[in-house]
Amino acid sequence: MRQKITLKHIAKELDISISTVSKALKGNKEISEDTRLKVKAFAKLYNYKPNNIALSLKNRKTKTIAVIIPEILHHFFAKVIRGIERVANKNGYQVIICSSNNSFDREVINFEMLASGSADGFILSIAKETLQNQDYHHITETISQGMPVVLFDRVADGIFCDKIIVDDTRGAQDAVMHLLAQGSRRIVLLTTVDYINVGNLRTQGYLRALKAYDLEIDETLILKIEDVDNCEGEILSFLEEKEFDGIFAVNELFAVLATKAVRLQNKSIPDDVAIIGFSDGLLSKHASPTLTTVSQHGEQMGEKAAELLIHKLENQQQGLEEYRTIIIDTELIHRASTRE
Amino acid sequence: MRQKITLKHIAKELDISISTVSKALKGNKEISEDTRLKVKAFAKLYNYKPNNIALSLKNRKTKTIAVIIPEILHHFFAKVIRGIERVANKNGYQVIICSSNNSFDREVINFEMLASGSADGFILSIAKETLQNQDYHHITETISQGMPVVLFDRVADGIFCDKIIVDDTRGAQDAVMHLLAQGSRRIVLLTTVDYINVGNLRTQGYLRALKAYDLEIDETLILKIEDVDNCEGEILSFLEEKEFDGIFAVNELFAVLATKAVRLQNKSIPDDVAIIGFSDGLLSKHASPTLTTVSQHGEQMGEKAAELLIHKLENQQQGLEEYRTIIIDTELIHRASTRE
DNA sequence: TTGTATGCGTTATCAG
DNA sequence: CTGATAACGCATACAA
Repeated sequence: MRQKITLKHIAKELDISISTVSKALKGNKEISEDTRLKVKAFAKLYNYKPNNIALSLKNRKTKTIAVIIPEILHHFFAKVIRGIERVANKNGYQVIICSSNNSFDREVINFEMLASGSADGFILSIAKETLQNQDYHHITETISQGMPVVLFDRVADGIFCDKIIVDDTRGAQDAVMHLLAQGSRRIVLLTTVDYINVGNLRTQGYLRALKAYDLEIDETLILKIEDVDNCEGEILSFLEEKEFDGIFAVNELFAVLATKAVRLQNKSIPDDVAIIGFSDGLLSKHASPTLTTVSQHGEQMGEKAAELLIHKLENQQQGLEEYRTIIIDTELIHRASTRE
Repeated sequence: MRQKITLKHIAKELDISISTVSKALKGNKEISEDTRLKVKAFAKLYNYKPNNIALSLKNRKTKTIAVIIPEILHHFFAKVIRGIERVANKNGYQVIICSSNNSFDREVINFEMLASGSADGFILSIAKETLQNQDYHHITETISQGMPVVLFDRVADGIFCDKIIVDDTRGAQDAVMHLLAQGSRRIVLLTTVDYINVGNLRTQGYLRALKAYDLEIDETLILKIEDVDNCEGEILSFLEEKEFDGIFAVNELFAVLATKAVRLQNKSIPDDVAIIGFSDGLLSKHASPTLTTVSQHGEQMGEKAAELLIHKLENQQQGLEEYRTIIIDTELIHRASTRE
């Protein structure tokens, strides 16, 4: 088990100075061809790799982007990460991912850990608990220390930085409009509790669509779900007692569970009940019937986020603080759970 | 935008030496109560956080574990990561995740990047392309430099290190045995090409189960799929021309697609055809019908992997190189796609 | 052409 | 009780 080799080792072995080794390795022409080749050969032989930590300390930059997401186990976030990675790698940046598991504490810990030297900037989607607490000190402080942050999807108004968001309201509205256009009139809304802003925004979209059709809001058709991980029974019994001919769900899981419930009632999809979910993931694609859904273009979001961040990173000298909010359009993916 | 604050700043501002500040902050009793409080107050006021990069350089350890997985967009890997995170965080380690996207080059880049100072050890599942190339130099070299590596799930024999594997063969065998026990005799195998070792091992399990029942292997019932991302049509047409009463698929996706194909043929599941997949993810759980499947206990794998790695990390002095391979049992989760 | 000195931020050791 | 110095690994301005 030979130790990790450093410039110092090479220098000692070759009996030259550390700086000569350093220069030789970088192909600096100051150094004689002879020495240069000798050093390079030796370095290759012993598989020398510069120590990133030392480099980061020296350069005061790490060439890494930290991504913090609420949960890895999520198709949408995975897609965003792909987009981020693509752009980051193309620009010579490394991407490291941490998950907050929707916990405020973990988010703070991860954030502060990475903020204190390990990364040059952040791409972040805020944890559920943080959104509830409305405590963003870790983020705002980091920003005020000059570290660029890009927020995506789960953002907060109180934080001043670049943001990439989905037009959730519009996406939801389009979806519900589609349900209405294809004939549904009593449309169930399966949504989350209000403090989840994406759930909230999608709920707004639902309301707007009904308004556009001059329909009255029937509150009894709206179910606000608290415990996402354990809601199958809740959805089932909710749907049992209602009269409806359409369902709009603010995420995939709700949509799939609703589909099951409807089938248990021996109603046909899409003829008796049309269903649209939000988020174009595996579930929607492979459910039976396949689900019409609102796609969020996750990769594109990731790409944009990375572009924005890298731009900030590489143009940091001028202190003009200007923040952009980019809205990514959604797209309705038509599948078998709706007519037309 | 106030700059990131360092010991030096504090020292200058308070007109004391850097080392005094450092000691005061660490609560060293050498320092007078007076100075200590003053320094701490100042540090808190300016939100001082020690620079991790500098600490890492000094301590020659980062307290971070690097996890490299072939793809994030994968329920099983996400579960493993959860397990890793739980154990790591409990032991004061940070987890950073990188994906190789199943590309050899990206795996090498990520690996070398993280190996050169950014992490203390690795937990890794080998990329598909790397498995094909059978080029593990990046891994073996790192190991030989004294950095602990734990391989999980997609491992390779040529690498000497700790390994956590699923008993894929056994899991597959149990699954197929169950199909046989509940009456299936002509069982289709949907598997991957051979160089994917998990696919291969699961195929072995299939063969063993048939052998245990003294059945002849019908090669025409075996489909080896190359392009996982684009196999719906392939599965569909393959199943069209066959006679079968059971399907074993080496992953969730194949299982779900098979389910669709079977339903298109108007055969009933599980009465005409029973189906079992591998990997207990969202798809199996929410498919219609819900799929019986082989669960791999991903979180447990992650936990074990992290435990092993941290153990190595914290007992590195003794150079006794002893490597363990831990086999995690699978479990058959019974759902609606099989009888009984 | 090569080497020396300095600094990145921190801590440990030792001297005052 | 406080501070100077060295060291972690590297790069670079400056000297020789």
